[in-house]
Amino acid sequence: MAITITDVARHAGVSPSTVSYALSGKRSISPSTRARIDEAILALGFTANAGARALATSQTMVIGLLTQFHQDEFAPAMLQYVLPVSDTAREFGYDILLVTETDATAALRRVTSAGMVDGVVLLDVVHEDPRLETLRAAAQPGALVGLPKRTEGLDVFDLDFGESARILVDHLYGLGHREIIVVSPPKHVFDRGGAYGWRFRDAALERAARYGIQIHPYFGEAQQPAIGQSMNAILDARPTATALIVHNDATIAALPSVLATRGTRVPEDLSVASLYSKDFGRAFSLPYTAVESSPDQLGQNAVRQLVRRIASPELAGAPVTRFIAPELTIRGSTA
Amino acid sequence: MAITITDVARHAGVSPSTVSYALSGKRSISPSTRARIDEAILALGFTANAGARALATSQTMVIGLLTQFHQDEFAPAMLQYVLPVSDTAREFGYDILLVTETDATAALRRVTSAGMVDGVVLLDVVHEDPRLETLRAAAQPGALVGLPKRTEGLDVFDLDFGESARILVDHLYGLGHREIIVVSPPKHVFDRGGAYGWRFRDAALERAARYGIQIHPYFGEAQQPAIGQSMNAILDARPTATALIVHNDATIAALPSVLATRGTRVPEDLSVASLYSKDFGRAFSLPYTAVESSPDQLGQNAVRQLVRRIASPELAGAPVTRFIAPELTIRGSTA
DNA sequence: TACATTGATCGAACCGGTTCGACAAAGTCC
DNA sequence: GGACTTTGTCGAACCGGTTCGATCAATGTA
Repeated sequence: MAITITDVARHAGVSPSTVSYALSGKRSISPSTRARIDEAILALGFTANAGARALATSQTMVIGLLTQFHQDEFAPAMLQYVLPVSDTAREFGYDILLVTETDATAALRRVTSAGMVDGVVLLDVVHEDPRLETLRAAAQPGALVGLPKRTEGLDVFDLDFGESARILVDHLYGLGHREIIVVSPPKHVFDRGGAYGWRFRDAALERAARYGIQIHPYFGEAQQPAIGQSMNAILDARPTATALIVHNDATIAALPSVLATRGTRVPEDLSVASLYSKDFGRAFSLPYTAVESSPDQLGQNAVRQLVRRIASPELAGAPVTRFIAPELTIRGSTA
Repeated sequence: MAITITDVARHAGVSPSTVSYALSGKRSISPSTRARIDEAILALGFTANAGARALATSQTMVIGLLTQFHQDEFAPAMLQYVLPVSDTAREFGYDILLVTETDATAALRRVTSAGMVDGVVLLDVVHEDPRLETLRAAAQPGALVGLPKRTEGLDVFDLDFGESARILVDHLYGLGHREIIVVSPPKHVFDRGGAYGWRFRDAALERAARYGIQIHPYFGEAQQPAIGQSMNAILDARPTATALIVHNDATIAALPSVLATRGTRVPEDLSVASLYSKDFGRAFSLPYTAVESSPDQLGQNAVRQLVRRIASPELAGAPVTRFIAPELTIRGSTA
């Protein structure tokens, strides 16, 4: 039914292998033959069958993207990671197989062992991620977004959360703040092993201790109305705190209305600094000074390295763990 | 390198075809042989190669999901459509190839003509969608989410936006409102051919005319701070309006803080009704009475029908255009 | 002029499954 | 007990590409 390379060969009066070589350029083809083949391809509307090509070359030109959508998580934040991965992959000629199954380990095994993908990108990697064992056993390489406990043999990309926290504390300390509230991701994120939570918090605490200033750490909530209640309780309990650092997507998104309702003015009554991406800030119109979380850079770097490793498993060198350098964007919410 | 069906056959002392039949169950296999094959599969850790199977059966067990991420659009709203499609597809044994390319028509042609997918789901279909021509020419079936001008030969799923608007107008009319502001999607959505925009607005206007009440239609904005400015201007210009209908994701998400800043109380000063999904409302903590936009149902129905059509192109019957019945959820923002 | 080299093309094997037809052994029927 | 069906298995062809080795003509070299 569909046009095959044999149809093209017949139409051009050559053998299928010649068409294949014309397509791949792996052997020289005379100009006249090439012209006839090109004409035939155009006339018949030929596109090489992906399955057949995958079988012959053991290359699918597909990258698996493994995401975990915890129902309790703030969904809008996820897309910022998915799109850059997809776009970067396409730049290199790869398509994206989106895997959202709850049983991520089984899904990973399925797509790798069936040879559906040439490599995988794991999003939202946690401290002791059960997927990593499966990934290490797979024939295909993988790239992680998120720092796990054991990185042996894996390419890892993440934001430098410790440095992010230090930058924010330094910034506020420099402005004269001596009592700061830090709102972390929800407790269940810590429990699940979302290491970015404690990497950020612990770095903030350590830095504050060095300066001899006070930090009050709290877990944030994941959803309204709990966010508003919790924030109100925290702010009421710490009336002398002059600054607030929020490391929590859902909370920062809700903060404008929470503070407006309280009548708290920023930065007059309270300095606010946070950690989120440009796009996230734009979508939620966030006016806060914040460290850029660079999901696009993370996705892009992960795919780049993955593609390199797919192309030449040996030449790509030793596995890397690379941290994105955090950058502070001043938006006037601190004083 | 990977385990093949021949390895399994050798290990079990049978021929490859017997293993294949044991796997598919298409011919009867003696219990003892079946046991040896099962044991061999387990021992060797065999998984059938997807490319080879696709080649032999011309079935990839992959569904293409074509999304359009307009940079000016409210990204967080997109995921609510992607996830249900992915989850439903997996229920039927299909994986999802996520296609986000800007040139959607070319991408659609690419994945269909290379036989990478067994069918496609098109999200965010507009009035005169250039992808439809390509889809009609493709060998694989497709299902649309969003109503285009011409539905011939296509399975189409959408919310009944006209009915949604009527329900909201009826609701407010019943509560005694006689002057209502309607905020539509941004103008560029109309220009692009997002028919849901005018289907909703025109139905609202028509209904209001029937009741002899006043409706002031406005285009909404897509981003802050334009949203806030525009909403303030609109509310200032219509001080006698007692109710507001918002058909615009970005605007409704920003509305709580806009109204809080103005000091407008809901529903005392202004009744507010809208159109959004449960999940969206939860993510943004929206307290408004609204028609449920049911992205999960749309995605699920689209995949269901697509799978049916893939399984038996003839038996699936004539193409359908099905509208989800809108349902009003009272949340107390109207009085 | 004889011989090695290069360029262009073809045939055949192969990738790893599925499926059709054949066939022997076992079971059913009269 | 012979004819007929059913059951279980195998071999071979096929799906649609890629790639290796061989062939042959044209060109370069001694």
